[in-house]
Amino acid sequence: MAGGTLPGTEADDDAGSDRVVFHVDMDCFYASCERLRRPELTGEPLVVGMGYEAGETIGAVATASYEARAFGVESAMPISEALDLLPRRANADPDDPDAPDPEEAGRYLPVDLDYYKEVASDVKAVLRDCADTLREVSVDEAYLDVTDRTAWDAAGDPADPPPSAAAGPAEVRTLAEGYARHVKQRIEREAGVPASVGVAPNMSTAKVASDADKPDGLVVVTPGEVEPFLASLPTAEIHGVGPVTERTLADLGIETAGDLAAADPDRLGEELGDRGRELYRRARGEDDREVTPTGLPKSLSRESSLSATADEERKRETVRALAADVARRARERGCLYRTIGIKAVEPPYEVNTRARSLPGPVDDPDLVESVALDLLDEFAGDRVRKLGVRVSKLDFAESDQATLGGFDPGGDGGNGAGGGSGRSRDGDGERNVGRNGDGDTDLGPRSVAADGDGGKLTDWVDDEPSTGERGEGDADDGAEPDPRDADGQASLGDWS
DNA sequence: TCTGGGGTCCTAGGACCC
DNA sequence: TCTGGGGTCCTAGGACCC
Repeated sequence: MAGGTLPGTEADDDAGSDRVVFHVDMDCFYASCERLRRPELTGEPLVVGMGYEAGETIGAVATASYEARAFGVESAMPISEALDLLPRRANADPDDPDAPDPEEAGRYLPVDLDYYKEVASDVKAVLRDCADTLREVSVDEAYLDVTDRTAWDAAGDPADPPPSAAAGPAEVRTLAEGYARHVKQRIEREAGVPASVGVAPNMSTAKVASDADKPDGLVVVTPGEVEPFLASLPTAEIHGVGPVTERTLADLGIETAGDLAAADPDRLGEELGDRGRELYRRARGEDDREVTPTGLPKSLSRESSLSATADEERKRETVRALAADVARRARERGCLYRTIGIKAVEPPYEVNTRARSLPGPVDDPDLVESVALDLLDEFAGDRVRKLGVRVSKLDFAESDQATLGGFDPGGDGGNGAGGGSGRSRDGDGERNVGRNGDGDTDLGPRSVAADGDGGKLTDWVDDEPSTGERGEGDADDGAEPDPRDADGQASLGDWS
């Protein structure tokens, strides 16, 4: 649909355009949470740092309050740099002539994710109550489909609703706007933290809208306004356009969403593949993705930075700890995994990943460790600045199945060969097959092997099984944090 | 400032099978 | 022996997001 579609006709042509989607985005969520429990921090520059501990200078900015942003502090910025811009208030000793001016200093706090999750659960309770469908994107962000709860009709005289609110120039108030205001107020009242809300006929536009007037924003883009609303925005505002794509587009002379919407989609396809075509559609306000509930995770990982080291024991010790943690989390969540991988980042920032798939899904911490260490061997002698461990090809089937299907009926006492603590769903090939959802439909040699006798899991592992995981790239990338966002939302769990 | 940690999805190329 | 096209599944890396 091109820009000038008429309200009445468009809805008839395209059922999707009648949807009402909210994107709810918490403002400076971590900072807001800290202020919720420490109201005296309100109004002060506040920086919440991850990997940061009180008094330290390491770590990165997870969230900076707007007061701190006024000093130039941004998300993803190293704490050390933030401290240059905004000294720690504790250092503002009035008796010390060299100490910073208390008026020019801020508070620094470490991330307390558990607490933020508690607050987030209050927010989510409100959202669940207000939405037909809720998709939680992260701890501080969600999409709501509220089509059945509200409408694009103009608010006001219910006896005489105009055919569509999209008809009017921006000033027509819609029922959707009123409902969004209600949701926003409930969040504030019931969770105690502020949110920005974007309202639009689809997800990608709602996402942009929630960002358009932060903090405490409410931006409504009616079906007829979508393309003009997007047109003037820089391409980077479009969800899915990062620094690399932004540059590629700029090289094509495409600077704004309007440029993108007017570009040749075939050309975009040539340059950027399917993503190019998808971005073209988003720039035109065409996005028919349904709001679907958040699914189960596809991978679990843990990583940590080290000061660059080639010390083998240090590396191995780190990997052991990461492996144990990942395995523990997997078990807590009741999931098995079929692929185990590591990440090794070499200075300056070369990201390497290695992964190995098992014949069948397991829950076996010792195996995670041994495979991870084995994969690490490839980097023996190399200096690394960061290490990570990851499990993927997750399988969330009921754990009783895992136990029942365990591969040691009457065997070695409930344990897999990997080291005793494992469970595997592999004892029963039929279960294993076709369960991984990815078209794994044959009973290949690996499954046969897996069935044979449960105690031999590690046998294939050491054999470098030829099976593997499909389509699971490594998560991370070397992309630098992205500071260009005015909102300071480069990365990290929070931004806004 | 040397770049934090958790994810998702996509693509390229190779092995292997029919 | 070569040709060869289609398909699956794998690993590794890249881009992006919060």
